[in-house]
Amino acid sequence: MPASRLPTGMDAYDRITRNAAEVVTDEEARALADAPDGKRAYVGYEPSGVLHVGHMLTANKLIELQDEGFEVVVLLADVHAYLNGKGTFAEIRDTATRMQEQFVAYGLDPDRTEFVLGSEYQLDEEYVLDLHSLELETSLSRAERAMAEIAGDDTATVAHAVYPLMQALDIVYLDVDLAIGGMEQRKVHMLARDTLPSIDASAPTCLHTPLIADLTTGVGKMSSSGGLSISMEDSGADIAKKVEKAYCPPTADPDPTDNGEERENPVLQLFEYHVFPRFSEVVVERPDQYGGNLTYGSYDALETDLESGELHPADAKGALATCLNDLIAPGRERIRSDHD
RNA sequence: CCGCCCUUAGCUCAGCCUGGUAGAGCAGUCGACUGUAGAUCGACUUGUCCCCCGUUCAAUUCGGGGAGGGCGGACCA
Repeated sequence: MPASRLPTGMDAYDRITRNAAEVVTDEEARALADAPDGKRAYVGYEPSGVLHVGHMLTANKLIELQDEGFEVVVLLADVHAYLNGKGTFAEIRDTATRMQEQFVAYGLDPDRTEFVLGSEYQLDEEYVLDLHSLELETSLSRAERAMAEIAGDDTATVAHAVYPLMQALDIVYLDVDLAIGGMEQRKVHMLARDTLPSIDASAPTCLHTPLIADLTTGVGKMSSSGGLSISMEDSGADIAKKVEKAYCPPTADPDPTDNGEERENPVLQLFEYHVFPRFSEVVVERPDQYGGNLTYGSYDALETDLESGELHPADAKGALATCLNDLIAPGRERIRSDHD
C-alpha cells in the first residue's frame, strides 16, 4: 500500500483544503492550519457492510489530516443508520465492526484513529436531553431540507428529522473542531452551525469533499443504489469492467447533456480524488503501437495529456482500474477472510 | 376526525368505464460504428397489475375491507 504523498511546496492550509469542494469558513480553516496539533476532525458514517468510493474519498482526507497532526475520529453511526431504516440494530452493529476493519485496511492508522460507535453515548440521558433542546430550536422543514440529500426519496419520517440534529450534537460530544463530509452533508453542517450556539456549544468548521459523478453518465452523483459504484468487494475484473463502461470524453469539462444537465468526467475525478492523493506516480501502460508507457507525477499533468489527445481515454482507463484495484485490494482481502 | 385522488416493468405512466392474467417511453442487456465511454443505428429482456375477502366459468379490471402515499377541510373558546 502506498503511503499518502503530498506535493511539496504547499503550506498546511493548502494541504488541509486540497481537493475540497468547499470549506466553511476559510478564515476558520486557516486558523486550524496555523495550529493543527491536537485539533480534532471527524466524519460520521452509517455502518454498511462494504466501503465504497464515497467512504474512501472522505477517508483520503482523514489520512491527510492525520499527517497534518489532527486527531481523527471516525463515528460509526449505528443509531443514525437505524433511524435511516438500514436494518435492525443488531445487524447494523455487526456491520460497524467490519466497516472499521476495512477503514484500517484502506489506510487509516489504527493507532491514530479513534473509532466511536454512536450508541456508546447517544443514548445517555444528557445527550438525549440536549437533543430535545435542539429539537425545540429547529423547524420540521429545516430538518427535512437538511436531510434531503441523505435520505432518499422515501417519505420523510420523524426519525429523519431527528437524524441531522444528532449529527450536530455529535460534533459537540466528540469535541470536534473540523467536520468532514461529502457535499451532501453541507445542509446538515450548516444546520449544526446555526443551532449549536443555542445550547452554548461552538459551531464546527466544515470541509466538504466533492461527489464523484455517476460513472456511466457523468451526470449527478455516483450512487451505490442506482448506477455503478466501485466498492471494496469488487474483484479486479469487476473494477476493470466498471471502469471500461465509464463515461469518458477526452476532456475534464464535458458538454452538458441534451437536457441541459451538467456533466463531469468521472474517470478524471477518480484520478484526481482517489488515485493521486494516494500514489506519488502513476504509470499508464500503453502499447508500443500508440507510443509506449507514460508516467505521471500529478493529476494536472494527466488531465492536460487527456485534453490534448496525447493520452487516450482507453489507456487512462486501464491505469485507473489498476490503481483502484491496488487501493481496494487490502480491504477486499479483509472482507474475504471475514467470510471464512 | 371527515372528504377527495393515487398505488400496474428498475423509473414515469397508459389500460380498467364496456371482466378473458398487460402496453408505451426511458432505463437495462447484446451487436454495429468509433482505439474508451458517450452520441447514432439494429436486436432483445423485464411484471406476486399493493394486500385480503366477495361476485363470476373467469378479476389488473366489478363490489367490500385494509395498508401505504398525496391533497383539502374540520378541530385548535
